[in-house]
Amino acid sequence: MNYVEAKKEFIQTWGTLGNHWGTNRTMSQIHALLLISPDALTTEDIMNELSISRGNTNMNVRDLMDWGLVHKVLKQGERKEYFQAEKDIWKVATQVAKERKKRELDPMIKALEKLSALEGPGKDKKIKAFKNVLEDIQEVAKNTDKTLNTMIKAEENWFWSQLLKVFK
Amino acid sequence: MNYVEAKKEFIQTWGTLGNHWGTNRTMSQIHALLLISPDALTTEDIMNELSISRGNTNMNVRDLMDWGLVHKVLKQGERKEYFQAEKDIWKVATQVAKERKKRELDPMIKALEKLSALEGPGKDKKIKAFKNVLEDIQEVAKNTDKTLNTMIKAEENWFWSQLLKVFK
DNA sequence: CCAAACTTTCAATTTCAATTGAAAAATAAA
DNA sequence: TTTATTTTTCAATTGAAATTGAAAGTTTGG
Repeated sequence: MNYVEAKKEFIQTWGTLGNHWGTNRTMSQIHALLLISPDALTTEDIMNELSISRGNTNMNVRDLMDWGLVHKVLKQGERKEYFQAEKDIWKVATQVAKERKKRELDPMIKALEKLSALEGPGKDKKIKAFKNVLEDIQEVAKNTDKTLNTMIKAEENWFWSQLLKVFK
Repeated sequence: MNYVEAKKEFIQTWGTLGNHWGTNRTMSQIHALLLISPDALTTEDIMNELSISRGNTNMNVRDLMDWGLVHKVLKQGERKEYFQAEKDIWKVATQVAKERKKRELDPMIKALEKLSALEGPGKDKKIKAFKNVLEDIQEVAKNTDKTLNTMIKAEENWFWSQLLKVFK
């Protein structure tokens, strides 16, 4: 397998996986493309490489920036915007964990709180079962939340400590 | 909010969340319904409660069984199949982690192995960048794999030790 | 073996999200 | 200010996945 084939396959694979992470296929394909590009790319480059429309490219690049996975790069004397992926994969993983927590876990915890607040003492079998499930889920959710927070904080500390080393 | 409303909302919420877990909306709604039902339900019960077709119910219940989240229950002298959700939420969480690992992480690791095996020594900037990314991702993926395995095993041990207690 | 009870399959349809592309808006140079 | 370049928006379209429902398949009691 040569570079061109491997690249194609990598983009394909990463795109499929993206579905599972909460990012859509195209978004992950753009991410993959930028990850393996040594240099920053323009919207046009991305359109051509992936054969997708300008609108699609624009929206998904913006989403990638919202996720903190891609950054805008401005070049001296050029008007076009260039895009560059965050290359530190640990940072990518942390970033994804952070965003997913924000988008999935946090809303779930809120929804559960709302639901469990609004039920009086249950005599009925059904109500008892319902309240039990709510409590149990809340327990798991809060534990997960704590664990993720710890991981994210650890990773952030590590990042800053690495950064400090550069200036020491 | 009364029981009926809370139930509706819980099913709704769980369904929305399901999208993020790799299970589809209906599948998670059925799961939610079974989670809060003190007793096992039939296909008909599920159809009526959620206003969905027989075919849809059947397929999604089967998927839930594939995920290990729901079990078939046979009742004395009854011909119908009843369905019951796994109620231990920690077990549910473990099960989901296990399945997602199988469906997402494992294929990714395989794909990466295939890709990184098939590249000779790279002189080109592009090829170097590509190989770097592959290596880094593999590192993260393998770490994640190890962590998940540890968690799953820990949970399984805990489960069996709990079970043993019952018979002691 | 037959018929009733129940489950599974699958082609056709519906639904919803992703995508397009052209027009509008923004930005910067002349 | 005008013009040229680039980005953003969004109504219309496309495409993929979910859903239906009726027909086919399976199982069990008589």
